[in-house]
Amino acid sequence: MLDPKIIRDQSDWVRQQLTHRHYPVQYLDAYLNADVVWRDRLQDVDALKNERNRLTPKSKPTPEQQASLKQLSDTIKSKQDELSVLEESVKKAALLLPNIPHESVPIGESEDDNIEIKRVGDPRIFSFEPAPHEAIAVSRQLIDFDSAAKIAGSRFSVYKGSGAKLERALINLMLDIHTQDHGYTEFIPPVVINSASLQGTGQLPKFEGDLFKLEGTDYWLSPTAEVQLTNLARDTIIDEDNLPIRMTAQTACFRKEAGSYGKDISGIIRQHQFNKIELVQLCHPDQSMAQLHELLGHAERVLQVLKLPYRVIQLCTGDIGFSSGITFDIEVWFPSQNTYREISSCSNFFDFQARRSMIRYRDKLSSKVNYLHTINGSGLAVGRTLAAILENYQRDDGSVDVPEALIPYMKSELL
RNA sequence: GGAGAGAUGGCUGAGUGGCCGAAAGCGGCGGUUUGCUAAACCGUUGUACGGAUGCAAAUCCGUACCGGGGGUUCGAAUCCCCCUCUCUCCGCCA
Repeated sequence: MLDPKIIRDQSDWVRQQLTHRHYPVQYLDAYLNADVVWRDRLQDVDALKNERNRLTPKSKPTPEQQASLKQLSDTIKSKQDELSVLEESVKKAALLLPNIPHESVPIGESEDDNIEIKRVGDPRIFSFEPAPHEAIAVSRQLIDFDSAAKIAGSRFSVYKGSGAKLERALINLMLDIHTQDHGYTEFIPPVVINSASLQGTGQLPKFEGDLFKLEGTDYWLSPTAEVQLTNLARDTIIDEDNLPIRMTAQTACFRKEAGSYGKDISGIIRQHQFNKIELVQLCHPDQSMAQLHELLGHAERVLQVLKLPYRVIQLCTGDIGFSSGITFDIEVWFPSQNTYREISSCSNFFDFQARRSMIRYRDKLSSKVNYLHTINGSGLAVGRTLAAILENYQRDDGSVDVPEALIPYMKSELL
């Protein structure tokens, strides 16, 4: 949710910023028009209510007073009904407005205009043709795609034996890094969540089609623990002294991946269910940009520990997500595809989610409340990390070296 | 699944039709006292939305808000209905 005052007072600027992210501007105009009408009527109704409050006596009124007040009340009631409809439409329109990109975000049309910030680690030179991760996973009996298709469907996977253990080892390694070295508190939240939570972080109402819904209920399967962790703070006021609040969770994430037909159909890059370690921070507004870069470093650290080559890119205005004000993606090297693939996305939402979710902090000096900033990132997507390990650590005999950092968790050196 | 109790401000907790935006306490903020800290004492302290003034910090005006929604009434935290959630007991169960 954007600050209504900014939309009104600087509508031309807002219009331009939203154009940069290909936002259909007629939605903004719809909002502005609804807002004007609503405020106009609001003043009328408030004036009538004021009259009623002034005229209503403190004790039992005369019959004549009662009669005229009754008439006034009835008038208010019907005008209030009209006003409520208008207010509802303003709120609905406001929920469809995306975040305004931060001024430092490069203007661009699509992912082709994203900017590479840096590359870390040199891709290994192979003396043989590197196999794709799914071939390795199948031949080493780490993942059983056929069984997954049988018990669920396509875009699911069954991890087995060392494959399941590797997934678990990665989860433990990542959570240990973030809780022990980076100061995050670990959570295990529900993966079944309600629509208020999804509206709070911005998945609803606009992206209903990307989500699994439990039939006949208000329950959904969470697409990311960002939703659960951020909503832990919904409708709360946090003392400034307690900021930043750092939360992490490993959860299964569920996405319909509608509209991605033909994309990444083999392997575990794009699944309906996948594990992800999420990092969420609640920040003081003055600190959020610095914290975002720190959080990005927390995610990078996992790849450094695993000695996987990666790069960091900054998303352009045409590619950042609906709720995000600025996003950096981390992409890990996939030798079989000769390319980097997304493994983490780190964003600053500024006060966008905090406004939707009513997450505020109390300023120490003024003791006023104000919206805080939310930032989050993956740290990391577990399945994609596992896939990257299979590819980057494969040997010419088809086996896979266990990365040094995982040996204590795996208690073996070879897959 | 059955029976009962409850939901009030940052927190605890009074309040059964008008004197209630709401007692009291805690916490917060300001002050007095003090070498400093603590204690004590005094004062102050809700949020959202709209409007006005101001460069702004802010100030003033209005409206609403006692879990959510609807109803009764001239007037609702208070009475009625529906929903959600929490707690207790019973049943069932990983």
